[in-house]
Amino acid sequence: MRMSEGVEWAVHTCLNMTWLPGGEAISTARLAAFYGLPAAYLNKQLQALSRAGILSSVSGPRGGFRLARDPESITLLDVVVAIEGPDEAFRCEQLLQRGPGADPATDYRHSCLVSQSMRQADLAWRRELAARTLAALKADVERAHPDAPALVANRFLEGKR
Amino acid sequence: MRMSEGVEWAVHTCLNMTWLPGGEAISTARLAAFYGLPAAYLNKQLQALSRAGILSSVSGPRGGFRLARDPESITLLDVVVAIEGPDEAFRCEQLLQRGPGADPATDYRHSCLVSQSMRQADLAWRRELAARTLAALKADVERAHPDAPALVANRFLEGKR
DNA sequence: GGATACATACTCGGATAGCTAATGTCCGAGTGTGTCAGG
DNA sequence: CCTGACACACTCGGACATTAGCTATCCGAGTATGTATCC
Repeated sequence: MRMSEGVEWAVHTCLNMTWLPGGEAISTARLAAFYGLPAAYLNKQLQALSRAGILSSVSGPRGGFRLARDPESITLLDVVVAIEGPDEAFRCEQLLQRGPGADPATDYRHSCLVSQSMRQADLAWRRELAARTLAALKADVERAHPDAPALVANRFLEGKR
Repeated sequence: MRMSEGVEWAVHTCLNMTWLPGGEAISTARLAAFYGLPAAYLNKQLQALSRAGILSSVSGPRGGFRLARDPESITLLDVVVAIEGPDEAFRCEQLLQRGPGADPATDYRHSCLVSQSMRQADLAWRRELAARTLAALKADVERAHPDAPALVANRFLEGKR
């Protein structure tokens, strides 16, 4: 069980975006250059974030992406779901359906106690991620590294006409 | 992010084992037949459980697997870790190391706040799984389906000489 | 000088290869069982 | 009848194909910008 590397890229990229002037969009190429990432593949992740309503995209020159919502209303869960998809990690294949004494009419994804236990753990995981907003993360980073916002902003604005 | 299907097989199989007479081992073929699973592949999962000390294996005729510990001391986390491996889902690639202002001596897997948030969620997930023992699961199933233990035991003993 | 039409360059967006890891299968090493011969 | 050795069949264990999903890349559609031309 392994989470896509794109999640890490997406979270860090969204976080960096909170330190940029909100009005204008920033291109994939520039976002990718910040960490030396492959631009085309990062673009793929940003597309997913856009489809999820986390980012908004604008085409053409001076185009790119920007946060579509306030950082207060963007959680880590939102980002993870946007990249990884909504399905939970444990996918009940209804093994009980293939065993003896099975009832064809029963949906074992709900009634199976193993499935329930796994879902409970999954929910705990999601609860933690949902409790962590981009704004809170931003605030914590600024507390720990007060110079980070300026560093990020300067790096993005340099060479900009 | 998707958990291996082997986890579902492993949990249900271990659970079934709690309803069998503890003394003797039961072969992979018989365990697989219970749910119509491919025996060789299930064997692979049982090997992993054996390496993790959850099952003990015995070769030769009358051989097979049996629970190596009391169901009270086997948690869902133990089974998941045995199959999926000990690594957490989110693997920090230390993106910050490749950005501006990085300190080559810093281990960002610990200091990066994104990584910390992800780890916190992962720990919540593990906590839930660790709190769920095989014995508790067994008891809940017996409460909901009082005839399940006999059903399982009969199915496994039938055709046995 | 101002407005308009146009060419241009830049951006996202989805369609297309490459690669790692999970899935599924196979055969060999080891071992307890049952049998058969001998005493 | 009892003992011992032996052949056998059954089991785990790891090595070998196959498939699905993540990773990476490329090219086309669309658009705002800047320019040149015309009024």
